[in-house]
Amino acid sequence: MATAARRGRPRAEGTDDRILGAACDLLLARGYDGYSIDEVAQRAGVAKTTLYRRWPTKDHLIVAVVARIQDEVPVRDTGDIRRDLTAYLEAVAAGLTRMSRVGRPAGPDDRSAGLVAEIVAAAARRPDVGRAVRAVFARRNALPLALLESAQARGDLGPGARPDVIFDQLAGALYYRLLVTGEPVGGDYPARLVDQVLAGARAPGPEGKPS
Amino acid sequence: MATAARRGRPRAEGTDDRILGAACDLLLARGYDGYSIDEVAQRAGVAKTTLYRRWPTKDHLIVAVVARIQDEVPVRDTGDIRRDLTAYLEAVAAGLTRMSRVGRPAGPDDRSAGLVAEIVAAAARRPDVGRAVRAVFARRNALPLALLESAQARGDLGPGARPDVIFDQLAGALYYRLLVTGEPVGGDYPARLVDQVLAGARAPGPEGKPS
DNA sequence: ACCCTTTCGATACCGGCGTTGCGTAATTCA
DNA sequence: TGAATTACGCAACGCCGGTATCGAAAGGGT
Repeated sequence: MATAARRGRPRAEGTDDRILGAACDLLLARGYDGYSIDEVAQRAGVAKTTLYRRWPTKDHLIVAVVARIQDEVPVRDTGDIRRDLTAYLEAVAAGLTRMSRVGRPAGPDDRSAGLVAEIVAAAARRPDVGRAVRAVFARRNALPLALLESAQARGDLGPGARPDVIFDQLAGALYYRLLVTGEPVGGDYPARLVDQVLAGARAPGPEGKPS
Repeated sequence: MATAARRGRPRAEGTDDRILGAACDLLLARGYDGYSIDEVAQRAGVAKTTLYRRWPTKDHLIVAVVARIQDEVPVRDTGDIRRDLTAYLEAVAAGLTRMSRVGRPAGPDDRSAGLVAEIVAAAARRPDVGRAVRAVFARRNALPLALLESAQARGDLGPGARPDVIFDQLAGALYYRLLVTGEPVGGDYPARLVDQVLAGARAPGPEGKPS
């Protein structure tokens, strides 16, 4: 088991949870700004050194918080790849826009991506944080990727189509809008995106009906 | 004109350039870590207050630097949309991976996106930085978008295809890999991506030849 | 000439991140 | 029981981002 009775004084039970909970509360309450290590430690009733013994930097702690509050996006495989993908993307978009509003006054010009942008930047700064972030996303993307592979095995996708590239197109378009251009991803954007990814952009030749 | 002889003491000529140059040098030399406002001011031979009078935060200055060193990605419109898009994406991928190595020891596990991730996070933190970043990308994306619209006007794209969504698929997939999953975007990935975006992922029906 | 406005440099300051050192508590091993 | 080991809290520190204050300099308006 993980409780492999080590040598010295054992860590106080529930300390990790209290710290993560305090950090999560503070992030949700005041956003990335106004989220300080000192206050997290104070709220958790813990010395700052204790906190740093578990997560070496603020970035590590944030990634741990995000990995914890990451909501499971439901994936259904009904056999209708278009419908399943659309439903999945809509759920992801809803979750992302919700998380992007975290701790923000939600002004009319606010289209930021909040925590997601932070953990992406943290991943770019430190290699080990990068590994942790990639693990979070790998776990998160496993089900939709399996959905695509199942569709291909069923013959609903072209034999030359690569599920991972398809997923890049879908998720990439969503994240690109959220993180870079700041355009909205709601409304019928997921449906349009799925349609276009599945159907392709090239004009049909003389034979072969469109759509 | 921009030189609208204002009232008080004029700003020393070339100060902006010296600051931006020093910031750029420092970023290129030591990366985002080891890049401090104090040292930029010192290198530029300028007081810190002078620097803050021009760019209110470190993030603003970084965005200004990126906007300045942003290399123009060449876009050719030869009429072959597939070839032009592939060439464009390859150039973008090369530029991004180059910029992502900025100031880093380039270890084997380093797949980060460096400055791009930083400005994305900065854009998420402050609305005005977000506007500046979006302006940078809008300027950067204008030519390839025009390329897509020209192809559609020529009839090379389906009439229902939306150029902006196509661009989301292409650029999004690239940035998603760079920023989130950290997978490489070199090799034949741009070509594969363009092919799949243009052709679509759905299996062809009984009639209609593949590709 | 004289004021007004704006820039510039210098210094001090605050708060947050991350580190260090030290004394102490809890637990295992001999 | 005693030694080694690990966790914990406390206090202090250095570094950096950002702000405030002050005095001096460099221009324009009259």
